[in-house]
Amino acid sequence: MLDDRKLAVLRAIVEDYVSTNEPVGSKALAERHNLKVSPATVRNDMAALEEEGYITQPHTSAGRVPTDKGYRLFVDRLSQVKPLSAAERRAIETFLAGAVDLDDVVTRTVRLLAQLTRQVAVVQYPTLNRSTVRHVELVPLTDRRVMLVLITNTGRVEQRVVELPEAVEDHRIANLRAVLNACLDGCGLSSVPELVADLPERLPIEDRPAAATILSVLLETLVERHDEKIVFAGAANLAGADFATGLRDVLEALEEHVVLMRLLGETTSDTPSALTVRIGSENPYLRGTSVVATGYGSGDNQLARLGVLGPTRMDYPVTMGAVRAVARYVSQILAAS
Amino acid sequence: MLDDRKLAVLRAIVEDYVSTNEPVGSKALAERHNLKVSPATVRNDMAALEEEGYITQPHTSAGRVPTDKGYRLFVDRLSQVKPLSAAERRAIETFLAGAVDLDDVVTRTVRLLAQLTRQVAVVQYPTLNRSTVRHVELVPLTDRRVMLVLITNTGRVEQRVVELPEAVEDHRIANLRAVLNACLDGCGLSSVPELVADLPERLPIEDRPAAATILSVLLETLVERHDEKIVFAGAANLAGADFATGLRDVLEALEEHVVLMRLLGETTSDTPSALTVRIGSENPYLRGTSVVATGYGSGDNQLARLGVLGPTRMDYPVTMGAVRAVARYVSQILAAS
DNA sequence: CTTGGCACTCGGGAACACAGAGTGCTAGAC
DNA sequence: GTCTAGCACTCTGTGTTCCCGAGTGCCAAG
Repeated sequence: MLDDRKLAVLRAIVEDYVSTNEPVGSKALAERHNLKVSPATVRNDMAALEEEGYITQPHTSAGRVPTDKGYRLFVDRLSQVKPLSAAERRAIETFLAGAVDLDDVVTRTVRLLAQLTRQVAVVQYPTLNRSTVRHVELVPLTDRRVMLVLITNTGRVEQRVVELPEAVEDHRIANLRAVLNACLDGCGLSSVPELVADLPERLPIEDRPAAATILSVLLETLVERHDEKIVFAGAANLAGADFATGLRDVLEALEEHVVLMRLLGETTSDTPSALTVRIGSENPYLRGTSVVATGYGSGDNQLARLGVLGPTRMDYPVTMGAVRAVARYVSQILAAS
Repeated sequence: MLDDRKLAVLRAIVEDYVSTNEPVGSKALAERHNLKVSPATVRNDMAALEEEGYITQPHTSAGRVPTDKGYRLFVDRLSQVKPLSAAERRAIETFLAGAVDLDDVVTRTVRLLAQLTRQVAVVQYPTLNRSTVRHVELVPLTDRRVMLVLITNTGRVEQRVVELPEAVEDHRIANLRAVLNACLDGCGLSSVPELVADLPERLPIEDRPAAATILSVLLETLVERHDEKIVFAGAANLAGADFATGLRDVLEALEEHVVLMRLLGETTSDTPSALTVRIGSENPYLRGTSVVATGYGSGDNQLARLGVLGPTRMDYPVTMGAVRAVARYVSQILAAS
């Protein structure tokens, strides 16, 4: 059905269209890529490709433009991920190495990725899922309020102010803190709920109401912050591109964390570091855009996802190379800290 | 020079232009606002206003459009800040009241303001300047690394991992923590540097290298985070409007914290809660946009600034009302917590 | 000072022609 | 059977012209 030459034609169409942003015609194509055949032959192949739905023409007698299906074939079979230049790799390394804490790592990563790809970059904070508790701190504020601070091994810090149902003396808070840390230190966050389930019962009865309140806030924090936090950068790169769905929708999606999460997608458990490419209508919500994403994280724990979002007409090989490289470097950084 | 009627004409021009986004002509103006005079008279007044530089015409024989100078006069003398409706006030109150921590307060505030004004909202985090230390926590990670956590009375938490020059036993860390807290608890952040200046000398000599390292990181944190953190929301509202300077520049400015800070401006120390309006060319950097901002914060401490950024053609009375109201409510919330 | 009248200007839309790029098709060459 | 060359056809985009109408500035009269 599709012989090698037809595939070569499709590849050429995608490449030309991506670089020029204009429908590509048979003549220009035969010239620019030395296909060794005449424009007429290319036209025949194009007709076949259009028949199969890989390309389309905006109007009769204009050049051809790849369809989502065409891009899909290109990404799957016709292109190779393009590695970064040595200079780019060095730049990544030095830029990321300067980060001082987790917030900084994430901020730098997202900016870096935006700059590298000239698209909108999106980075999800490492989820608490596979993190472990490093320390729980209770700071008495007044006799009826304490600040709960949870520190994880990924360097993440969550804090909440807890209103107690009754006044509690400081030394009892200190005791509770000691019990909590003894119980939770080093444990995975996902196992926290069961670990603390019977904890109130092991306390003196007068401490139980306060403990229950604090624990409920703690559990709430774990659930809420589960995988909600996500940041983006490079919105300015949207200014040039034109989206099928309109710029406004894209900007709105970027500020809706829920939508953004769905776009980044789930990390498939079997091959967590694989690149995910969703093209145009394959995306939920924003069907005029493409998303290139991957999981990242330290060691074999895939903790979160990052990627870029751009117009369907995107340089996939370069984008995929940048996403993959950044994911690797940031994973290294996280593993080292 | 400018009698009452001319001012009324200017006001009418601004109002009409803001609502219709089309140059406003003498005839329509005389009809819509019952000025009791004929279009010809209005034309004479317009000629005078144009002579003075308050309005201009895009091309010969089109209607008139306010200049930056015209908007300035309108804001200063011809308009009144428009208070919010009762429903809006209730919505603000309930929305902000649900915030669980400082991050949440800021996030909710910026979103709220963006939604209310249909512009881009910008909120600076309360600076550490006038905050006080609530608690300093040192968590040993390994024998050569500790996590430094600084908690302020505004609910803000800063954390850093500190690499120690030599291995230090846990009980020494605990001792150092106790000393630090005894020294700093309740003190203003700005007084921290002098308070800790002689601290190493009061410690056993073997603890001094570690203490010095930790203190230098602590001081660094105070300086770096001084007033850097700033967030925005509502970029989608830019999609419709057109900017003299181009959408791209605006989006870029939003991601440059330094530029954003400059746009929000300084809180003038004498009247900190006054509304600042910068119109078009009055702005540094982004001269095609207007910024309405004000200081906010708890009590008489003006801690930070918030505001909105939009096209010069903006409904100033409504925007100013929303900014002022949100600043008041968020100040209340902060004071209460 | 205000008003009505009037000539003038200019932008924007409609109608139109046209060049150019691209196509599909068919007949001939390898 | 596959590729190529030629040719007629179909579009879009652009430039031109024309005209309408909104809006103006100016002037003379109330």
